[in-house]
Amino acid sequence: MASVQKKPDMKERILETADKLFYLQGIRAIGVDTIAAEVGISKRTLYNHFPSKDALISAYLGRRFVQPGSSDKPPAEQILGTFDRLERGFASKGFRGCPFVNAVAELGAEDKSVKKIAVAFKESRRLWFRDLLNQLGVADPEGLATQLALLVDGSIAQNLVRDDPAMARAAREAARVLLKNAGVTVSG
Amino acid sequence: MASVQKKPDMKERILETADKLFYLQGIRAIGVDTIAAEVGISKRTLYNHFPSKDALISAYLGRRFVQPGSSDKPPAEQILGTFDRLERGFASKGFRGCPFVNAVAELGAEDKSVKKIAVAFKESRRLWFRDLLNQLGVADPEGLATQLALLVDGSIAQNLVRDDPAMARAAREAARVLLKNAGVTVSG
DNA sequence: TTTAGATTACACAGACCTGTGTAATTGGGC
DNA sequence: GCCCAATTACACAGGTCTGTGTAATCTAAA
Repeated sequence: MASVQKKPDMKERILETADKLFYLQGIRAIGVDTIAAEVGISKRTLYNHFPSKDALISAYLGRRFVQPGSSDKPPAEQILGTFDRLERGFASKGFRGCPFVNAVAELGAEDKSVKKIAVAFKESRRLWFRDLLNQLGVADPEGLATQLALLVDGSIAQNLVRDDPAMARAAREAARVLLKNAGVTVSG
Repeated sequence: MASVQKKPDMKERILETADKLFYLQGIRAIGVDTIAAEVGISKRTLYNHFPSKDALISAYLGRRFVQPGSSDKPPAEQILGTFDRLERGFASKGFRGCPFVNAVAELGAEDKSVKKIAVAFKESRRLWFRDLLNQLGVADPEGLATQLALLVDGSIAQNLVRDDPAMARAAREAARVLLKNAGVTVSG
């Protein structure tokens, strides 16, 4: 056996590789030939699983769209924990910004479907913040949730160009101040 | 005379068009033929002024790099005014995120020179904030300047995907809270 | 062992891209 | 009127890209 034939779905194997390459090098920068070669399959097989590169891009973004999980930790801790996770992500070698923002940036304004999923992702995170803030009983959960979302995306964008995980700590500190101002006492 | 021959520098005319197309549609999405056609010149003329597309990209980003001007308005007003300008920018039809972040996103990690100018731009804005905060005598001008920069980039990224100028107002409100927390009293 | 479906190699069409070569043409300054 | 530099039209090389067509081969199940 010249090539290793593993069991997991071919579709999933393709998506894993597409994710890695699209995210690290850019959607426009990577051709389907490159993806097929990296998976170790023929281009024909790739096109047997995805009718077009656009379909592959959509599947890539869909796979990146993971709903934030629920936890029984204190809400304030969950909120600040978001920035701790960000910091760890920034420190890891493979971090290269928000895949949704990047996709919108490189695919242009005309691509409605990509923008749609990007908006849905941003909104889902904002709502996750809002629900936690509701549990904390703050005065304006909607507004504060938006502000926290800004800090998340700001630190991601800054880190994309600066490669400096300290951006996450700065965002966390700002979030702590915003929470305190809303009457939420935070330990860490 | 079939085509209109205006006086201003050909180089500048090319750059204006390249700016518009690169920014609105993406650097990778626009070819030099498209730019030359839009300017109304031959591709050969374009290459007589810029040795390569890369040089054109660099010139495009260099032209976007405008140092924030100095003003004699009160520092706190200048800081918050940044977000008012952002809001007006977001509301204008041609807004499509930060050209430097977008360029880093689509040109990939390997492009050192693009990343360099992007970092310089981000840092220049952060230093502009820091100097104003120094005038205000806050305790930690460096840290607070970073946090304000995060809010700026966060609102830009959010607006890129959401097309909602309210993101700038949210960032402004968050900035106001951060300033207040640092002992700066703000009217508006 | 037979069979059906997945996968392969490989060529190719058609489009687009960057960059160059070249000879003709324009237009402003002397 | 003449000259020189800029600009033009246009073809082309060489590369990349997406997507398809086809016939051979492999593999796992019946």
